[in-house]
Amino acid sequence: MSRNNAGLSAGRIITEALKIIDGRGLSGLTMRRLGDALQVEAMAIYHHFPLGKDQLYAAIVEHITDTTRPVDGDAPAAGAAEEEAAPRDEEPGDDRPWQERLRSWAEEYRARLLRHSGALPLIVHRKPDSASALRSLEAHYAAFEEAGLDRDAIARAAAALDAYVTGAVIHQVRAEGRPGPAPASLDARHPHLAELGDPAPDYDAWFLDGLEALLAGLRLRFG
Amino acid sequence: MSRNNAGLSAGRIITEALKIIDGRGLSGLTMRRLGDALQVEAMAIYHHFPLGKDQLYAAIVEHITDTTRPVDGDAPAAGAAEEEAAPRDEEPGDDRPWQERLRSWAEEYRARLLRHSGALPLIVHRKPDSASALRSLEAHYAAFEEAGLDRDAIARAAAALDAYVTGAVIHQVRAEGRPGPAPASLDARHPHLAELGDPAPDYDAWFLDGLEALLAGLRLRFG
DNA sequence: GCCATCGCCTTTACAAAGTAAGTTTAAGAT
DNA sequence: ATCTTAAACTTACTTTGTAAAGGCGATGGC
Repeated sequence: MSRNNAGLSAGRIITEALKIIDGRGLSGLTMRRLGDALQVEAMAIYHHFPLGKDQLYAAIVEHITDTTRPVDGDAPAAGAAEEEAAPRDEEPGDDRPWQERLRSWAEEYRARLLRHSGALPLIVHRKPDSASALRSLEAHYAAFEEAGLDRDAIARAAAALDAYVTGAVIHQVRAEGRPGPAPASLDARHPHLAELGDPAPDYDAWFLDGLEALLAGLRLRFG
Repeated sequence: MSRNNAGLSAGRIITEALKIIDGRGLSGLTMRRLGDALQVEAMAIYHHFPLGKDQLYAAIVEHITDTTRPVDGDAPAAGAAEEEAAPRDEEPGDDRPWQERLRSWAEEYRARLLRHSGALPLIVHRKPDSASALRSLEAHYAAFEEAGLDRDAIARAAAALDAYVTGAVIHQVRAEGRPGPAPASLDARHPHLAELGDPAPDYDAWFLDGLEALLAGLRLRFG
């Protein structure tokens, strides 16, 4: 096993790639570095992702956004069969009320994006047409139908929900990002900003608050 | 003028860079190509952006997100003094009702992001701490204060609004993005999706609907 | 008028990145 | 034993960002 057959697999590659992205940023993910982390020559990766780095990117996005799979800090407790884990979260026949289902999805999806915020730029231009993405969307449609929305409203509501969650993550990531080259000062021209100050915003609470407001607004407007 | 002094400027560079991004995608923007478009050697750009490509990226983001400046399809009608244009949009003392001001901002901001959607990945990790960004935020705070929200609610509401607008753009861009490697089919496991079909969603209308719902929800929850 | 200086652009050069092409090795199948 | 094939290695080429230094024209002081 010293030379070839180093036990590489798509899963291991994706996991290691995410570690690199989390630690050194998206631009820190290079094929050679990824190879080093996997104790393998860079070109070996192309055997598992023949279409190149873009295919790897796509797989990373799918890995992050697939709320069906368990989160990745979850090395199964050694020896367990890995492929058929316990029935995932709210999947089989989730009979909780629709609001709770949507809230639950929103929180998990947000957590996943935040956990790997370095990979967010990859998500922007990728079509969510994987099986898991469609399954999520279907679940949202079902929830909003149960809420009493009609055909047209369902699609709008689901779009608004997805927009809010993704946007909230980006809002937070931007706010926590590194300062620009010329950060403007809070002079007298920004009375409200200066007044409120910045007592370390509680983004978790903000997110939930905004989510409730959105759901309430959607029901009120479309219900 | 053949050799040096080719009439380069930060503004021209940014404009041309955006054209390239719009036409060939973010990865299509290379220093050499940008130089070619500007009829200049690539290294000349570094005279105006000494910190390199990242500084150019920051300038592009600022250019796109600064709702103070006019949009860029706006070559002034030849000969006009360019630096002090007509007082911009809702700036001086906008006395319209707060909802209208926020709606107006949301529509313009969204239009700007959509116009240069290729640059969206650049926005994700940049802190909105420029003068124009703070001015926008200040305006939103003032609007929500006028709406009767208290201190804490104002910040939450402004964050939710920004999240929704950014997220809605990304939602649309993702949906219109190129298909993934293995687009899942809409089989019987997605009854709602199959039923509704895809009659070319009217994202403009969806956006406004969701925006109204969010504003209503915010007022209802925080007012 | 002359020369120094400075702003703006070019030239040259290099290291790092993605990846195409071909080769090697180990393990099964016939 | 020989053939096949999957998996990883080796080599090499192209493109990219950018460091370093040089050239050229305008400008201001004498």
